[in-house]
Amino acid sequence: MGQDDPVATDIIDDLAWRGLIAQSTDQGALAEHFRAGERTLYSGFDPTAPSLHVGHLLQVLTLRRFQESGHRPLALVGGATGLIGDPRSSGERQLHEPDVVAGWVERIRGQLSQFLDFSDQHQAPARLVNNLDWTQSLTAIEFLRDIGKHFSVNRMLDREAVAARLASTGISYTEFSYQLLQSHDYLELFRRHDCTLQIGGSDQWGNITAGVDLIRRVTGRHAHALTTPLLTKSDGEKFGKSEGGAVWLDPALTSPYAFYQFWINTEDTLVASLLRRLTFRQRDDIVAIEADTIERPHLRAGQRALAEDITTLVHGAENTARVQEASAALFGKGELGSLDPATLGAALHEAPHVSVPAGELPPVVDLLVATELTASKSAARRAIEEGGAYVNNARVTDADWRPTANDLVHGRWLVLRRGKRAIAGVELV
RNA sequence: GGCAGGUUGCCCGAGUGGCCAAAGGGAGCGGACUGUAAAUCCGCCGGCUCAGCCUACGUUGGUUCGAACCCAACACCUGCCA
Repeated sequence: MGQDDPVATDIIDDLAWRGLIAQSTDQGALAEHFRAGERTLYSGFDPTAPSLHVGHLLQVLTLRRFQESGHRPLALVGGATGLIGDPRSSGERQLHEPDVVAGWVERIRGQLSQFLDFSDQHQAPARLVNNLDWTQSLTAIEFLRDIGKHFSVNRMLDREAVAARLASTGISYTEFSYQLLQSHDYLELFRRHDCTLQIGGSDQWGNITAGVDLIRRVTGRHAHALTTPLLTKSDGEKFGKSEGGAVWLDPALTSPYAFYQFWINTEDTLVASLLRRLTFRQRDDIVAIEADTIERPHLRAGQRALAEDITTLVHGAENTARVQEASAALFGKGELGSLDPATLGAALHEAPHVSVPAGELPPVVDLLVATELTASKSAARRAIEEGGAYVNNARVTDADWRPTANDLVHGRWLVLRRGKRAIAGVELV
């Protein structure tokens, strides 16, 4: 769909089918607006870390869906808002130094650009914008008179995160002001680029509609808002955390192998909704996979499709093929020794691995710590006592055990495993 | 500015002089089951040179043979009053 006859696809319909609409301003009017012609929309990404994570991915991919159906996406990097911080209910944020934030802005710009089409060849090329461009020259007096005057503190206090903070740790004026900055962004993009829709996670609803209100007060014109449901796990917990913390898009922070494994381990009940929300598969394809997952869950076709598609989007086809092969080798049923040395070596190089010098091998406990399979020696001992540590698929029973040259696979490898799915390699060099 | 209450491990939360590395719950981890899933049951859940030692209950100092627990000052939070 899409490419040949850009505006023919009903994007709002598609988003609804995919479960990507949590809230929106008048959905009928919104659908009509996007059916009537090429539109410009935006989503903002604040540089609060050196990389985007999987939660951000949903927004970028939604922008992409709009672009594929013929609309123009703006990806905003919050060079200004990132210096302030959107209030979160847990407590006041630690401010980051401006040069640190500036560095993150650059990295995030690079990440955003891989998901959208910026070429002039595209009939609706994407653009990257930075709110620092229109914020840094703004004086305090201008800001208070031109923007602040349109906001009612009474209404701002209703916002969930703000109310939570008032009821708990309090909130600084700095963070309280965040909503004004984001609203101002929408107004600026409305003026500069005729941007008439802002999208974001459902926690952004208040900020987005505040922008809609500001645009109406200042220009008398109507803009739209649309939020996507936040990704959550079946127990309502935050989605996108793995053992090590957040799942980042930057391969230096989360390796393609770990990234692929994260999706492969998706629980059954979530596969269908994630396939809809995060992949670009066609409806009948997704419906077929959903049916297959119910009939033959042990094959985990949904998880495989999900992991393959998303890893390809983020890390490219070549990396995906590599980590798929590695996963197949490491999680295969066969003997490790029967894998040929090249395959085993390649697989372990995708997984976390460490090198040890030839000679006497360190105790298992040290190897478990060195590969970060366990966080400390105590944890390593514990894992062994619990029967949860394996070397070359054989359970380790003695916490003081130390592998010898005889234990090496192909004379140079040890395959360490903690539990069912955490695998790491040790290479003798 | 005054008065009162609070600050405990990743989170919530009990503990008010020794039996406290600290109840209970959640999260997380492992085992069994299975499918690199969920649910369930069982176990673990600060660190180390691991029958012992070290670090830890907002910060600093003090009382005591001994303090998360008592005292003082400071910081921050909450509530009431002004």
